[in-house]
Amino acid sequence: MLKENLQGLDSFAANVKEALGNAIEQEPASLSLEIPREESHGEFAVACFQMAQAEGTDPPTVAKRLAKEIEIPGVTAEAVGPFLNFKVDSEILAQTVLEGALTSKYGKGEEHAATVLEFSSPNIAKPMHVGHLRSTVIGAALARILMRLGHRVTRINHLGDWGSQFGKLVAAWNNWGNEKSFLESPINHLLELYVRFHEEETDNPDLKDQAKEAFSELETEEDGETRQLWQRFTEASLQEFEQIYNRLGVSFEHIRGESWYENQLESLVEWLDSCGVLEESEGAQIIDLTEQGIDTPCLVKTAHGTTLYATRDLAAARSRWKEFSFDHSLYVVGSEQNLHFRQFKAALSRCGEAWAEKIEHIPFGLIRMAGGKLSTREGKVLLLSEVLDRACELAAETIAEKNPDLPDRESVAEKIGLGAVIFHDLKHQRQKDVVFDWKEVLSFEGDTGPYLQYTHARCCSILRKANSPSISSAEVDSSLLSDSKELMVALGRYPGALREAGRKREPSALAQSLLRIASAGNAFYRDKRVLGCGDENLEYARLAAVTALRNVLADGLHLLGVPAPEEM
RNA sequence: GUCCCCGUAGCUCAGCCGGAUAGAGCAUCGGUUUCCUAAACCGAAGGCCGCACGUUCGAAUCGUGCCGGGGACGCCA
Repeated sequence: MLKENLQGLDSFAANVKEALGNAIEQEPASLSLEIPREESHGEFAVACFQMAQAEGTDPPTVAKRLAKEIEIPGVTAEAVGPFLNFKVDSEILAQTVLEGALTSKYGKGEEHAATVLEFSSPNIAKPMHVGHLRSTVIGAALARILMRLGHRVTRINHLGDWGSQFGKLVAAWNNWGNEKSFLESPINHLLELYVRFHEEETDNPDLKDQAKEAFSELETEEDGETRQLWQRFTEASLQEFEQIYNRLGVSFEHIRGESWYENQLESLVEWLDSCGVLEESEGAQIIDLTEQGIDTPCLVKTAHGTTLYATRDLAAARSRWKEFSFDHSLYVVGSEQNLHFRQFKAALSRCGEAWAEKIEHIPFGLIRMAGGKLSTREGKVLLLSEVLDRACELAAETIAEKNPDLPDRESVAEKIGLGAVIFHDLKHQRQKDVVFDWKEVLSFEGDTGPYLQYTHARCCSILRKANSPSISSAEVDSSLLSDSKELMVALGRYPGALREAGRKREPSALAQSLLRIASAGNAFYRDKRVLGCGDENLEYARLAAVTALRNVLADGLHLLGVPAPEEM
């Protein structure tokens, strides 16, 4: 990355590395600085044990020598025992942070890359439940983060609108479907049918055959009755999904279900065959992957001749490669599909497709209920809309209690409720399983979305009352902010957190950074009176700090998909 | 049985490209409102970082094994 693009503390880190690299004759890029735990130890540090070993002296000697030798503008090097600590000058730091955070460019990157991002991907004919929240919210945040870092992102919603489940649904409809119930509440009725199918199929083997027959029809007949049914189901589901996406502020460049690749399936299978990787096993068409270290083969066609999940994902991957020539193709899909992604990447590799390496599965942990597993088949679902509704209702109650005169109460309640749910999901590392706990999801205190929203609203309130025109960092006397280093350090680490979130595909890195910023912000305006502090220049400088704080919180919340009301 | 993920304070988690006395939030106890929103702030208490061995000057962090939890393992997606 070009040095000019570094912002906040990153720019100081680059200078430190360069000076240190010169002093010890090493490539600056190969050096890594650590962030000291203790605030008094400065903003960056290096341990001198290895250098001492190389030189045959002891670490404190090396640290002392380097502390004397190294000169960095705006940074003091200090030896503390075997450590070399670097302290950034408060005034210069404040100036740098304000220059960045008062512009809209703060945290922008230059990682020009074409990135395809598949996420959300709910199944047609089933309501969205809490499990879909993770893929949706993680994917949407990741898309915005990567865009900020310079990626050209293509968001794809890979709807589960194909497969044998639709055979089951059609069979169920033909047996028990009710037009009136469908019109009243399409997805609920379809879910009832789906559940009933699974209840009855064990005692009624004929049902299974009907389902297989129906899916087969769907895949072969162009405009049969079965296809018309499928189309109705799809449209009805999509309408319901749109409501949730609107609420969550999620959008896609393409909503393409698995069916979108339907007419590419045949040529895909032919292509696989021409690559010489297809073989028959127990009547099915498979790709053997034992040489790739995977015991289970990739199933491409069933013994009945119908396609499978992997077939459609292979077709989709190839189609996307042709269409987007991506540098990265990311899939935000639950970790239970780890094997599937290993298989289908390995299958592409076997065909000699080097771009298979650009495919990256971004797994996340399951949501489980405290009382047991969620299961669509058994009808045990926790609807996403229900979770959102309850959060928003509670937010409305909280407003009624804490700020009853707030204008536009309903809309603010919606923002807070959604913010609580979304942030709760994004603050945890995505790989970890989550036990769904109402008490936690509906909490508005502590490390929560509403806490960040509240801090943001407080800033807005101060700025509103200041009634001052836009602040220019060039006119700020930053020496007056020397006493606000904690806040400036927290804000200064924001660009780095953003890059880490992108690199690790981990929105929680950004979420955690925002929590530290909010905490520093609350301490700031607790100790430092802004309006009417008695000094015009001081007030201006503090208003600049509050503006920077408000901007960064607003920006970070926006990237995560958490609304940021100006009052609450 | 094989493979993958997780195991840090009573609870939920951060820290994990190894480094200086292991950090938050919730819950508990105590304090702060004539002062820019108390959805906040301050303080107290709370930890063989699952266990063992290994690598290293140094391990919560890396490796191996074990234990515990979750998941996956050909015609579902």
